[in-house]
Amino acid sequence: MASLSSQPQFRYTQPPSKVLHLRNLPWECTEEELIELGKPFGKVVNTKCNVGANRNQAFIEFADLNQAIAMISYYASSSEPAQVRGKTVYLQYSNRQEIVNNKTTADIAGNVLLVTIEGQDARLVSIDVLHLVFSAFGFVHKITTFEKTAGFQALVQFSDAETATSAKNALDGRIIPRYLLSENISPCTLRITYSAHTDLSVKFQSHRSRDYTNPYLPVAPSAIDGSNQFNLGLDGKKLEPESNVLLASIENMQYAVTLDVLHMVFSAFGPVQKIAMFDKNGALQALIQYPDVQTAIVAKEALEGHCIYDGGFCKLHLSYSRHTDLSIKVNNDRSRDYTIPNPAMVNPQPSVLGQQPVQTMGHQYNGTQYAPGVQQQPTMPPQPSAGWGSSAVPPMPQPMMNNHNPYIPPASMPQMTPGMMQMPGQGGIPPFRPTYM
DNA sequence: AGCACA
Repeated sequence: MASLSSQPQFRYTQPPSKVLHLRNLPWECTEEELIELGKPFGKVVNTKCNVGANRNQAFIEFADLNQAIAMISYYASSSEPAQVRGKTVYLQYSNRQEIVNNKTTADIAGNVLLVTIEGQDARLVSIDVLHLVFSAFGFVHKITTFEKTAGFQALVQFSDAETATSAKNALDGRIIPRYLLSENISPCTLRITYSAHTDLSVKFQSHRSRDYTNPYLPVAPSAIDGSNQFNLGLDGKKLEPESNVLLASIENMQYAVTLDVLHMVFSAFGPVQKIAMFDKNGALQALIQYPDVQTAIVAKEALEGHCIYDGGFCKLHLSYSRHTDLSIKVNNDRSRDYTIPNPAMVNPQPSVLGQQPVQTMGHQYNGTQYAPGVQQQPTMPPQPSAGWGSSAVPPMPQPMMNNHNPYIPPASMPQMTPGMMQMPGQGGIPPFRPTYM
């Protein structure tokens, strides 16, 4: 007869085992949470979580069989189900007698992440896009990309395991934000584990590898001649040589764009050293100087085509300037050197020097997006919104895990990092209104 | 909501 016992995976009773199988766990359940759950019943000697296709299953191994029996028995008769983060979890004896090989290299936290980019067009994802995505969590030292049987992969090197972990926790299983990819590219999912590497060897800057700690590393010949892929963007457009100075031109300038506004907007990505504004053919342009090329790249990629004000006003167009160091003769309403101490200056910047882009998002312009018609002060332009606003942090009474990551992984899906999901208006309060006009 | 070395 086709009894239940012919389908062992659906049996209601498993023979007892020191190992318990848990299911219906929250997506990012931690080993600590599993230990907490099992602790009242005995000594948890091993755990394995995030297993199974949906990463919502786990195992707990007790030191003693009786402890496992105690836990199963307790919840079998309890009116309160076992819970993790308020979510009911279902448990039963595992059909294995022990958890095997719990810790592989992929589980041991390190400063280098192994990133697999999944998707039809995975290999069209440029190293610059990856750099942008991972820079939200801290300074990215190096990136290498390569093709393996697993698909298109990258190694991303951070300063330390903590930073790498925050990036991994936030990005694993998520897609690369759509607005970072050109429209014809299908969604790309990131799968992230730890790599055993601690320091990547990058010999050349190329379309396959970058060392951001050494921008003067020679550019690979293969990247210069012939294919010229080094200078090709995702959409195949040719890019100007990168520079630490950005040239911004402002289109549809319904509102006065002041030096302070520009400073605020561009400071979201790192310390702004100097700004010079001028008119060119009746349109406003500005040169914005960062201490390094990397910060300028991040700012350019994030801000290009976006509007300072809601409603498509003051749309930014950015290119790399030929300048590397602006000569500011005088500090006035059109030009300023922020590297010169000035007690009268508002909005001082923490001197993180591009180390932690997210850390510089501390501007509290995260409140209302002022529509052009509803200005509070008739004479004032609407409040511009700082690039990657701190408003992205979900309003959950949750302690910061560490001091340098404003990102708190949301209990439930959609957002990625501060700003990242914010910018294209995918919920929350977008710091920058993407209008793509 | 259903058993893991990739």
